[in-house]
Amino acid sequence: MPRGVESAAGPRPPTMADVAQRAGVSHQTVSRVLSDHPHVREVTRAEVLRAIEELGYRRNSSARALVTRRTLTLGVVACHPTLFGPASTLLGLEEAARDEGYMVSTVNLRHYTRTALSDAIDHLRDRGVEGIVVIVPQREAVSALTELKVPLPMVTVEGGHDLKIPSVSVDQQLGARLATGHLLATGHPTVWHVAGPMDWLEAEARCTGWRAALEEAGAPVPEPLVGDWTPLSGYRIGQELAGRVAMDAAQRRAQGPTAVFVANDQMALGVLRALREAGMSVPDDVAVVGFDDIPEAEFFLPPLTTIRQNFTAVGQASISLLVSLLDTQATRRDERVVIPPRLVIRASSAAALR
Amino acid sequence: MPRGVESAAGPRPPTMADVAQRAGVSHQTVSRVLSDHPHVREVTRAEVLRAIEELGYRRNSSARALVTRRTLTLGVVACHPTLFGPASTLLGLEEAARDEGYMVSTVNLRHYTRTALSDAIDHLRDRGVEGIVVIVPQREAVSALTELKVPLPMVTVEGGHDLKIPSVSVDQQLGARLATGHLLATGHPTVWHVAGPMDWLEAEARCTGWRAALEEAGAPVPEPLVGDWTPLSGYRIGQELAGRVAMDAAQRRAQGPTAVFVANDQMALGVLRALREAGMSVPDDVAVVGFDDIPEAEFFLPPLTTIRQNFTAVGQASISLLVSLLDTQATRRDERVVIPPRLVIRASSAAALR
DNA sequence: AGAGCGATTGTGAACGCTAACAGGAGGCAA
DNA sequence: TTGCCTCCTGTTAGCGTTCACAATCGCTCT
Repeated sequence: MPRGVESAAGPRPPTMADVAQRAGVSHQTVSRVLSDHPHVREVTRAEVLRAIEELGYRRNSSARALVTRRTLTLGVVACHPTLFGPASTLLGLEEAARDEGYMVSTVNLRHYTRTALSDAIDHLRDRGVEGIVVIVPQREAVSALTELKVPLPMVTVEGGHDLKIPSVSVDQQLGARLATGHLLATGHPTVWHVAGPMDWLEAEARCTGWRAALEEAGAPVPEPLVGDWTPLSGYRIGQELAGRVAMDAAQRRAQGPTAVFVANDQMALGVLRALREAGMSVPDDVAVVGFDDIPEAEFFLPPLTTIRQNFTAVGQASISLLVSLLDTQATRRDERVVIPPRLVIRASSAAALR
Repeated sequence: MPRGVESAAGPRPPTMADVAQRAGVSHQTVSRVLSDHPHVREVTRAEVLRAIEELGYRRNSSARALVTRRTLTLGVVACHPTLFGPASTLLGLEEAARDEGYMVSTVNLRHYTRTALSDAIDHLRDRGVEGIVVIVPQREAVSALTELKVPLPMVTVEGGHDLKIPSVSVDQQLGARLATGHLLATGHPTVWHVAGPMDWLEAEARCTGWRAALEEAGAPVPEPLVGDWTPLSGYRIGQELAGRVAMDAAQRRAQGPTAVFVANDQMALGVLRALREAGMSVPDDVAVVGFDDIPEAEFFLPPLTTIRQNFTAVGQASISLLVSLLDTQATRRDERVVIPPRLVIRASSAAALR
């Protein structure tokens, strides 16, 4: 049966041999043209290209991968991919990978569990990815990763530095110091902290940075209040804070919270609402600083001072790290990339900007 | 040179032949065990599985794809993947695909252009995806898609219904009618509209639904105000609206905007801020309804009445549609899935809830 | 003239898997 | 016993590439 006239599954896509025949050369010459080999006569090249064009030929990536042992595919495991941070990282990462000639396959986790992570990595490995970027910021996840002994180049994002796995992260402690320092510098005796869930490395690091900044400044360190990143948890904690302000004001004033550093913008939104509902003014009664700089932050009431993270840079760095691992054949290297965040001052912390 | 002792690139991963040898069977029997064929003796199966386990064997997906002509990979082209809607759709979509045994490769577009779309699809085709989901809601994109004549099963999300490409979408017009109807029902003489950019099908459909609802109710139809989905554009338009309220109040009262239907929650956030800055109360002076129900909406000041879209369902539906196309070998079928949105009433539109 | 070299092309053998077919063992009917 | 069917297993031939090697041509160099 002649090629292209298969009956069952319709005409098959043309192969290199088809192109070769049409161009009057061998399949190998076609391959050479496609791979930009030198030593192909210009006339021949043109002839081959014409045949390719006419047939609408495309190289079969599976056949190619089989013989070259390169799938040109990278895997990503991402947790909470609807949040602004992970989504932005994913975007930068995919673009960078594409620029490097790789395709990206993603597995999303709604919630982290050890088996979910393990299954996700299995799924990617089954499909032959050459390397994996893991964006799962729970501390537990990161240690699970080392135990999994994945024989593939791997990079973690926000994965902490105590591991034998290369990582890319924003300097969370620095961000927390910037936020806390800013509030101290504007005259507050101390700064309260609304933290994220403590099984997240980012939450832990922000808390550590906040505490360090206070201690260095000789300021008292209040008990941190722990939320779960959601606006709702911020709202509840905000109500509690408002209660303290009122109570302390009645009893021995000037001891209550006058400044709060919230570990992310969404919780900060909840805090803002709770404070306002309690009749408090931000920043006059209480100054608030968030973390992330989500697009909405500038339009909160009042606009939120926050710490901006360059998520795109994180994504790009994770790919360039992974690709370098691939190129050097090293399965793991102790490399870390740390990206500094920066403070964006808006009205929620500075009375002058109100 | 014996297998597994290659010098250059380290030991190669074991092959089916290695497993076969270790288990004392032929490679074909190994294949049969892996494919759950009947007619394999239980003892043999166990023996093979043990050998697989011991060697840590995994099937080579490229070799498999080469002979079966199935890559088990689906492609996604997504625009604006950091927005809550697209990100959620992506999440639901990937989970559904994984359940069906497919892997998902994504190409993100920061901004839509015809060539960017075309390149994205090329990139996916080069890697042998079996089908493509396109989440690019600009009208232009959708028509470009038909002209591209991609010989692959394809599904669009929010791609409109006038095309020969199957699509999944939320009933945007219904959403707009729900929002507008709700505002009319609470006693407002008419409803203003802050629209999204008019080259987006969703913006157009929401505008159409809003207009239809007004006309059916015999209410006057103000000129829609067009934004670009960002909080900033909402803020600017909000200032304009506030100006009108003030002006009309001075001149011939009761004619100015008392209710606004904003085409997405982010712009609504900007509108809320502008109104508040102008000294207006929401919902007393002006009622506001948004669209999307992003997680933050409940914590805006005041909490935002909005239209909730089930993005997860959209993602799932797009995969089940695409998979059914794959199974039936049909390259294109005129199928559409329409998912109804629902109204979530909060304080921004109902004085009683304030 | 013959050797030698670079440029250009072709030939054959993998890559690791599945599909198709062949074949042996055992059971049962004739 | 023979024949045939069912269960189980092995053998062979691709799938569409790339890689290693050989072959040819037209030169230049000795």
